[in-house]
Amino acid sequence: MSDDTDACSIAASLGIVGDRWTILILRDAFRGLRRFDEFRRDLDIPRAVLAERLRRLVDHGVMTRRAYQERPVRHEYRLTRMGLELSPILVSLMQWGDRWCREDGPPTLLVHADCGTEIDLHFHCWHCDTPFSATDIASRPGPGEHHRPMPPLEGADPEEPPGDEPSSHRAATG
Amino acid sequence: MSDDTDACSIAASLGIVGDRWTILILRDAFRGLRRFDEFRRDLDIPRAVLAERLRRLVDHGVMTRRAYQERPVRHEYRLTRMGLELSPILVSLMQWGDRWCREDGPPTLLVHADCGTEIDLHFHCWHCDTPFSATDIASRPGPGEHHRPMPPLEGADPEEPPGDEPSSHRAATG
DNA sequence: CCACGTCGGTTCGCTCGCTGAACCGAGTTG
DNA sequence: CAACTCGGTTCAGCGAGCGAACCGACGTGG
Repeated sequence: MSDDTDACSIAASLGIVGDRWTILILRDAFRGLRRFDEFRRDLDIPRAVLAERLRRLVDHGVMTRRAYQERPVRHEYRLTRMGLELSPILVSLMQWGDRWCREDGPPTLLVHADCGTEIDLHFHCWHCDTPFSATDIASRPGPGEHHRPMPPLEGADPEEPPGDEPSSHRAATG
Repeated sequence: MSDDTDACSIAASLGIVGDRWTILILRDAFRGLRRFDEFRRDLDIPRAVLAERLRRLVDHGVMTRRAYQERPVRHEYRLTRMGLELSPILVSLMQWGDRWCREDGPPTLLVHADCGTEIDLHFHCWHCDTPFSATDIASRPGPGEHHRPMPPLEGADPEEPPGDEPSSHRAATG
């Protein structure tokens, strides 16, 4: 693969979590699963693959392996802070799937635990105090090296989504 | 694979974009690349794989293929609205990589085009008017079928990130 | 006219990773 | 001591990814 890990943090992230099984394991971890066999049964994943993926996640610091009992010693896997911070990725994957991969509406809603309000993960500029969309994103060099510019973006056909309106807010093209 | 596509929109999304090359192709599309050879050279991806991935993306409605010239007829690939709405996934992958996969700081910053303010993709409850994190997420059944509950989440070791503070949504560095 | 270059692919062996199934070791249960 | 649990490892087979070659439609230059 083009190892543009240096120039692109997306490529860097994919080096750790850029694989279907890994994402599903993490999803299950967010759902509270911790044990090898829980993951294995839920995902119906080959044992060897699960073992290898968990090892990778632990090696990278995304999960920890700790004994939850001695005699016989058995281990469980938990998300670290690094792992917990993957949540926006999983949430955005879920919301995109909700929106574009089904007609019958989301099977599960995510809400703010404190108040039960549905989670809304859209771009919002705290400076302009306004929502915006992908076409309103620009890029500029960061403190790290290896910047590659991103020209202004333009979509192709503005095909309508299957179901409802984009959202209550989200102005942009509308 | 456990085809829990019905129960889980994450699995459904992964069925379309759950593959390393596909994500990198989409990243390049967001950066403005459109032609077969642009993708191929930038990613150094095998031609056959690129052709197959683009075909899949077009089949699923994420990109369109349209001729940009006749004689000889040549095609370009563009993001549809469905594709453009993948941006939160890519942005969150990028921000996670910025934060956890490098010490030297992000190579590229994404900003709101209108005002240049850095993009901040964190959870924010518009009801409580407060930011929150993964551990403050709960779930409940949605309108679709097949709900699977998510118990309250608890991380393992609250290991510190390499760089700055976690919460208090990091404003633009400047 | 013919050789060469460009662009968007397809075809072809080879290899490498995923797969399901079997096996294993430490320990508990009956 | 046989059976079961849990967390793995090992192994043969197969399919997906790989680099390289080839292809077809067209423009270019000699």
